[in-house]
Amino acid sequence: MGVTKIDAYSLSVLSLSEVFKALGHPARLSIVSYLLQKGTCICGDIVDELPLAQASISRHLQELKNAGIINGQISGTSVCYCLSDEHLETMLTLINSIKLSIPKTCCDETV
Amino acid sequence: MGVTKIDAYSLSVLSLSEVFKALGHPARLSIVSYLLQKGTCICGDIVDELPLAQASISRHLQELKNAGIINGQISGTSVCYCLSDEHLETMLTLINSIKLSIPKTCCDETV
DNA sequence: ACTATATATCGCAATATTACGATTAATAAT
DNA sequence: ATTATTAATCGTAATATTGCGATATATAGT
Repeated sequence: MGVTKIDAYSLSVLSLSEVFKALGHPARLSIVSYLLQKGTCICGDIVDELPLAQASISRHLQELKNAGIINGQISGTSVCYCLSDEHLETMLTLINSIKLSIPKTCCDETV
Repeated sequence: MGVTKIDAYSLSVLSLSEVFKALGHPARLSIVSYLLQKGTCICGDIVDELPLAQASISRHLQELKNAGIINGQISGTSVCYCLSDEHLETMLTLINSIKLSIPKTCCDETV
């Protein structure tokens, strides 16, 4: 994140921005999209799906897990990942709030 | 974004991940939060609110604008920013889809 | 015990992000 | 015309992210 002054923000802002950040990478969004279609995945499924090395996919899965977007369950030699609902409500609330707060007569022209 | 292989993803995934990425920084999320409370802002308002230099705030505002999250309208020597609804529906759809697709009996244990 | 399978982690290089001071640009006020 | 005021942009340093190969760990099958 560059040299971000993280001590300048509230914990709730920091934690919510982490969730958005986790979805803010095309590989991770693709993983979420895969889970929406298939329900679950193991690391190897995504390795077959995206042109990234296994190590890279594993790192992205960890980041999604750290952000509370997916859960992982050990199953034999593999790990079964699926979507989690942690933080989703918070994100929905924020985005809905933005939607509701947009007035019709402000900033019609852009700069 | 490091050495991301952007040519490996569809345009829709790339564009949506850009929107999430824009909200994935505490300063930019704070700006959105300010706009939710006040409706509009000029750059100087945020300079008073966050412990960042004017140049840094201006850059964050540009990134929010590039992502289609805010609009800016020139008003005298200042620029009036407000929330936009571009992309919000897409984000809502995605997050709602995640919410709906979460099964109750998968990945109860985490790894 | 040995081998195969699956995932996570380490170390590194390339690139992106963040933040700042200094400068520029553009309008407003005197 | 000159001077404020406001915001955007440039150049740069510090730090974070991304991706890879190599390696480690851990379970399953023979």
